[in-house]
Amino acid sequence: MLSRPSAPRTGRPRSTTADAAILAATRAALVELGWSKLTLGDVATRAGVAKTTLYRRWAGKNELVVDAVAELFDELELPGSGSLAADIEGVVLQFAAILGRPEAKSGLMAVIAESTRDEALRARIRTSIVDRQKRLVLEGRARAQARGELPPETDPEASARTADLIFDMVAGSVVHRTLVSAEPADEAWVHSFTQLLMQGLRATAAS
Amino acid sequence: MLSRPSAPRTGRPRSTTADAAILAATRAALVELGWSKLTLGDVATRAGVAKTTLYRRWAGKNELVVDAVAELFDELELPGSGSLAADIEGVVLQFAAILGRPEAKSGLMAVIAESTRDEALRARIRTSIVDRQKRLVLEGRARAQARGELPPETDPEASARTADLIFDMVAGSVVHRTLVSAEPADEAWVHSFTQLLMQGLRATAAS
Amino acid sequence: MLSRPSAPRTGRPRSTTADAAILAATRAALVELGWSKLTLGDVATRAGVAKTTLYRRWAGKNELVVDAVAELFDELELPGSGSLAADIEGVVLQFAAILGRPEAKSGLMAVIAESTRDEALRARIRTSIVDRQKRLVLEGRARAQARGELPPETDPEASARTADLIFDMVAGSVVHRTLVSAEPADEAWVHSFTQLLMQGLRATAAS
Amino acid sequence: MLSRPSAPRTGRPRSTTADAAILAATRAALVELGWSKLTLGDVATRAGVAKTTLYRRWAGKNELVVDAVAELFDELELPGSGSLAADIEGVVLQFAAILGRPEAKSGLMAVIAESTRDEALRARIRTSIVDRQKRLVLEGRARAQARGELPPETDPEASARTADLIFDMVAGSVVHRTLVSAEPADEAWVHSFTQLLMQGLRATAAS
DNA sequence: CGTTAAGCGAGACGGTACGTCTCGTCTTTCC
DNA sequence: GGAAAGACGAGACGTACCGTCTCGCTTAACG
Repeated sequence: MLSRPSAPRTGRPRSTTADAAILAATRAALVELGWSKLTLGDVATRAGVAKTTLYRRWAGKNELVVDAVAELFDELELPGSGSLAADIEGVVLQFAAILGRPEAKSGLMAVIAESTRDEALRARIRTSIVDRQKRLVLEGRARAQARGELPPETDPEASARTADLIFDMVAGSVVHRTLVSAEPADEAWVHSFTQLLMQGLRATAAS
Repeated sequence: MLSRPSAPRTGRPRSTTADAAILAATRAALVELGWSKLTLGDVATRAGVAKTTLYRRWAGKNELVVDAVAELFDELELPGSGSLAADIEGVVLQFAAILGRPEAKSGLMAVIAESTRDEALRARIRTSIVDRQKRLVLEGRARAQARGELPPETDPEASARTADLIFDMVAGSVVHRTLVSAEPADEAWVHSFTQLLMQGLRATAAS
Repeated sequence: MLSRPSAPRTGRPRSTTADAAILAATRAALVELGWSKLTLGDVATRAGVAKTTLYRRWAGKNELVVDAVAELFDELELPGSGSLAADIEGVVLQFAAILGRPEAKSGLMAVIAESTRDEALRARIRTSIVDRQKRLVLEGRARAQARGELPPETDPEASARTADLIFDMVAGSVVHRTLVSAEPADEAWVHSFTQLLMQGLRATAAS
Repeated sequence: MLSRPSAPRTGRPRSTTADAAILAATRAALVELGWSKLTLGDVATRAGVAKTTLYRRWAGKNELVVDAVAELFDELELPGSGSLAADIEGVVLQFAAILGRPEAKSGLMAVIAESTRDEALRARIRTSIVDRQKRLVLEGRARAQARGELPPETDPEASARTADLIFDMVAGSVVHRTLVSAEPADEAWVHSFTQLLMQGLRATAAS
């Protein structure tokens, strides 16, 4: 009846502070060294922890970095500004700010690259990062519909498809602007982007 | 008009066939092993070449992979279909097809991740991949303007900004759909995406 | 009376069998390949040990070979034959027999050559090989003096000088005969050599 | 009219100065780097010569070093001092002086070590160095016999054996003193050594 | 309140790849 | 055809991390 069937009853319990220390050390190492020069031995040393402790909790570098990076995106939130355009602009700016931090840059793209050859890793990324933030799209649209800015959904499947499309466009465009074009996703750019997206949404919704 | 002004006159010249063999071997290794398990020693062996030959021509794994991946994108071309929407759909489908190949997936994201900590690498990516393909946006727009689908440009700076924005949106969205969401950028998705983008472009151009 | 005062208390202890296996593998490699073609990677493989284990215990090829060769000379012993001449002949024959073995030949001269440019290596050779065998000279002389074959020492400094001289002459002559002249240090040669040396010792002692 | 019967008639003749430059460069490299860190590429550079030129004239590092070192010993000569003891002391001092030079130390022992596994190299050493200097023993003995210090030879075979023995003792002892014991073969040591050797020779000759 | 069992630090272990160095050969052009 | 120049295939170098494996200690829950 227990939710965790393999709960260990005996033995010394795992240190409760170690996890946070390790994730923080991982982010610090990402900032200093970047993903490819980050080593688990170094992370362990920074966290004041033995390498074995680290391997007991994460399968490897990729899983560790996913968890370390995922925490960064949890601070995203809808501004609740009263208009869809402003909501989008607000979230995109927050997203761009996070992507500007070196621990996010370095780590996120690397684990995405790794995930192209590791199905379990891709699933972990979706669970920990992507799906968790997709709430912003859903909530933003719901508010816009409540305000009458967008028509209500009729087909739930089409609704999900559109949400996914918007999420891919928003996240993808900002990432590309920031990491590939390597130009700042500043207010001017975010405004242009939002304008184009909004016009498209409105026109599409109208048809 | 010499491409290499400082051509050495003496000594044995570099093998002219080795470069192509090495880049092909790199792509083969990317397919089989992915970026993180690709080793330069293995690439050299596959190419039938000594490791020193490889290091004589590329500074490291990143530079090599950039060159190997860049060649993949050179096959992109505008369909010349007669309408902007069809042109966009055509190019996006081609782009998605290339991104679906494992050598592109694995290599491209990895070098972008690496480039977040290596300015020279980022420049190489821009030169070899990004700027080279930006031609598609420029040419597509020019054709659309010639056909009267889009108004002619007045401000050259705004024109460049818009081209960059569109490029970031197209490339970023397809990459995100393919690699992060890990869902196929098939005809249905490409059509929805193109519709949204086109509506936005038309509405923006109208205002 | 602990030999290593700073014994580490923590961590996995070093394998106790590895040292002997490595030294034996080193001697086997010396026999097969000689010093200049001996590689540490090959020694590690022969010993069933990782290269890192080898480097953790020895600074390099030279130190390793010194230790491997030093063990060979530990089997030397005074015959206790009852006369100085017979003792000398006995030891010289044993020494020549060891020097005839390829692992000794190849290794000993090479590390001596290397030691001309490495003070620490020279010290290691003296400690591990030279000084350790000088006991034979001292003990042989002491026995001869006890038997009345040689007069007792009066000046301790002159005594040490003479012991060094004899050691250089014995070791040097046998090495030169064996390795440079490359002729066997057989019984006939050893007998002639011993005669000449004995005559010189007696005459010098008499004066 | 050419002195060399197989003189090449066509093409560019070999540079006559290159050989001397290469041997000098070899000695300079021995002084700076020692045998084990000396590389043929470096020697070629120092001599202002291409690596191919070097390989055209010597089979490898060992042969080159033998030739470079052999020249050093050609300056040895009998002092012609009028007594056997003084002749021996004189030659031994000269020999010790040469062995004290780093290019001799480093090179000589190394090629001897190499020669333990290379019959052709050993022959080259004997021809170029050992046998060439054995003249000193023969000439010194002949002069001593002419002066009546030593009895004339009767058995030519025994005569050769004794000359070899003395050569091994002289060369071996000085080498061991200098390189293994690493103490200076100064006048005091040479005097003691010569005394011991002379006494032995006289006593042996008398019996 | 002592047993027990997992967690912990430390660090050695067998591996693998790194990027560099030197080898001895080969292939150019110049003389 | 010799020489300088330098690229070539080969392979060892010594280092850095990998992920695993002892070790000798905590440190808590259970009995």
